[in-house]
Amino acid sequence: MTDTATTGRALPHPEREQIRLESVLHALSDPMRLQIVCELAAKEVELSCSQFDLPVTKSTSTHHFRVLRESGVIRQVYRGTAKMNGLRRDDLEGLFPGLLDSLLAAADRQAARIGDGR
Amino acid sequence: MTDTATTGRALPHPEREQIRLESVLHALSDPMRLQIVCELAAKEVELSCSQFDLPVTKSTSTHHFRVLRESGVIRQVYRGTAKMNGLRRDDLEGLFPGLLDSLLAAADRQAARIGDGR
DNA sequence: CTCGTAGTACGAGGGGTATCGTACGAGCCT
DNA sequence: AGGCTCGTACGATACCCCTCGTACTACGAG
Repeated sequence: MTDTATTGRALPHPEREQIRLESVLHALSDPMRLQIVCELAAKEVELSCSQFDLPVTKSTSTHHFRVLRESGVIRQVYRGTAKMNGLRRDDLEGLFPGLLDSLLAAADRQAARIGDGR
Repeated sequence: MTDTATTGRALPHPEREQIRLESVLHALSDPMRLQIVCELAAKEVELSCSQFDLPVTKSTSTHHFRVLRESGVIRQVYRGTAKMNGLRRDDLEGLFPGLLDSLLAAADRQAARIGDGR
């Protein structure tokens, strides 16, 4: 009915105060999840799970997105059959100022380093 | 012989270029290791393993220090029977500018938040 | 040399996790 | 309604990791 109708039931997210640094770091310590977060940050818009071209099956993909959500890194919302994913920039910035940007920059840097065969 | 004699055999460390962001994040995603790194950063000097008051046995302690070393977060050197630990600030800063400081600040912030019962 | 201290090596136990396959549910489109 | 697509749930498998205990090595002090 509304413009950006979010159908379906809601998904459990940790409150901002419940986000633990260790959990965030653990979530990002997996290459697959780090890549997801990088793409999400680069595109700057919410993306559905299926828009990521991950080299794993759907089940595994679901698993990784859940880890990211439960650690507080991303926010997930149903829109029709699609599940939209967005970075929790504000919450992370409020809790750990500058951390997300440093992490994204570090990931980009490493990707460039590897990409150039260095 | 030299002034700060480092006796014993050398320990394997990853070269700067071999340090992987994922490994660093994984190393720091353990509360015990994060605490170690925080203390190391706060003291600003090399510390022997036994100077940390960790709530685990010696074996476990050894394990955590090794993970930190092998991921490139710390540098370890024998000095007599003691093993001195130092943060690899320069290498990490060269690879991932600003990341270490953001991480340490985040850890401090979270510790303060928890310490104040918030 | 003997003893004590610092740390290691190795193996075991217990829990977590990354992956998959298959079967299922929830919305859209015709 | 029927079918399609997106994502979930569940179990299985294999691996990794935190922890410990015990036995061991390396170095320094007396």
